[in-house]
Amino acid sequence: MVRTKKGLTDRHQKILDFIEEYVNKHGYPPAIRDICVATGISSTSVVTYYLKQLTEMGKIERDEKSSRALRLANAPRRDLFRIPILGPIAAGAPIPVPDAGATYIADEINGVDVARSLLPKEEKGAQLFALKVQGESMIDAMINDGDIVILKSAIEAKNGDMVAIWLPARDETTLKYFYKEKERYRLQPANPTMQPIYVNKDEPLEIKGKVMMVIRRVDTVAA
Amino acid sequence: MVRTKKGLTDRHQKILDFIEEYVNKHGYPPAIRDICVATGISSTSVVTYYLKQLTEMGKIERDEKSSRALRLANAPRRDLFRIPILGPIAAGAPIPVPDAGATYIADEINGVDVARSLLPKEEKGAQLFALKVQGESMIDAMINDGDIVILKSAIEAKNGDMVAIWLPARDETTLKYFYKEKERYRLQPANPTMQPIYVNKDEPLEIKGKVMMVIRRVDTVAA
DNA sequence: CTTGACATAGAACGAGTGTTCGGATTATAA
DNA sequence: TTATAATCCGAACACTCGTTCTATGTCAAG
Repeated sequence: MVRTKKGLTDRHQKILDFIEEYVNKHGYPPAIRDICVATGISSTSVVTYYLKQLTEMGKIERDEKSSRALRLANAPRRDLFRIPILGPIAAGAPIPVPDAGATYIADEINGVDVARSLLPKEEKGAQLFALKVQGESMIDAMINDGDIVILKSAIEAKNGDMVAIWLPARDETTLKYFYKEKERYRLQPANPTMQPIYVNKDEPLEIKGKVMMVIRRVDTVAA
Repeated sequence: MVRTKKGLTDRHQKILDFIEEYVNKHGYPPAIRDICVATGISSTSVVTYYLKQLTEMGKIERDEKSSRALRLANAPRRDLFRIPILGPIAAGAPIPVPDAGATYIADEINGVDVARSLLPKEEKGAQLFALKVQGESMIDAMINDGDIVILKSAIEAKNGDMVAIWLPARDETTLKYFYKEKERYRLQPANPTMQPIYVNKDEPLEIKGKVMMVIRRVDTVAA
């Protein structure tokens, strides 16, 4: 091997972007020659060449021998994020966090669909994960048993961010508004009638993610 | 005119259904011959014939001379419900409810997108509306200022349903779990640490809708 | 410089696909 | 029944489109 294989080059990304844009605009995928024009590639064979690579990378799926028969993989719906639910979150247990290497299978059972329009425009969805609240220990955060919390991976926070925090010294997980004060951190409950807790700066404090959204499905089934 | 023009015949509907199904399954639209097979039409010309009609009816859109270049018109994002936000909801004000006759313009500003997968399978979306909570008077329902409550129009409720209730005698709006008891209604807060309120059966009580979901967007902007 | 993987180009081919046209069939109003 | 519009069929045709093959260019390691 004289030259090592690269990952996603500009060309790859440009093609992927164009496919997404084209589908959004037309409602159906582009033909290979459309991709030629859009990317400035002058030969259909080159596009074929890249499409084959993208297929092998798992970025797109193709049904051969048929025109326009390609689709973006893991893009079930362009208007939705399907966010993996990594596990339960409870006051007494550490927070499950995404593993850098792993990919998560987020089907309808262990994932949650969130409309893109509900999240910030720039949000790409890659660092989002969800946790299902277990028990009633998050009531001070106005979060109930069974609620789903959407988080974005983070290890630090700005003042005013609502974050998921693991306090190793106390064996405690908590969701609070985060404020850095002179000698301590102030962790403010969302419920304005409740009092903040204070953590001295020498006490370990692990921020696991920023809370982006809370979704509560009210089961009318449960009597 | 010997034979009057019908609207949508079985054939038309069958073709539309198949296109939708095919797009869902494959991620791109079917070729004319695919439609032939699916509908039992033995000639491509007949499909062309119907596609032309469907185009004229505005049911589909086509870009001619190109394969698979068709899409369902007004395809309202089959995976999303866009639910109109009718107004604010507060403890001291009546609940805005949908007007039977009116249609609501639910754009991204005064509407909220909710993934179909988050609602019951049978849900059609027609009777859904949303309200934005104003103030902190719903804290007993674990609902905060700014939360969005998704409701389904209803004027009665089963035990255990969470409902939006207007109590005319008290000039009070509230969100509670609803239980009918012997001589009274018990309205139970979602927060298990809080006490229920009781309403005698002779006191007027208007159920406006069942709560289906609560969505909280955590603004990290607000410091 | 040579080598070999990676990248690009162009052209030719054949299968996929939409269109068109003549003609047959069916249903319904008169 | 008859006339007419609606519907349907099959085949032919032309264009679209994906594939394949050959040739050339680029770049970095040996």
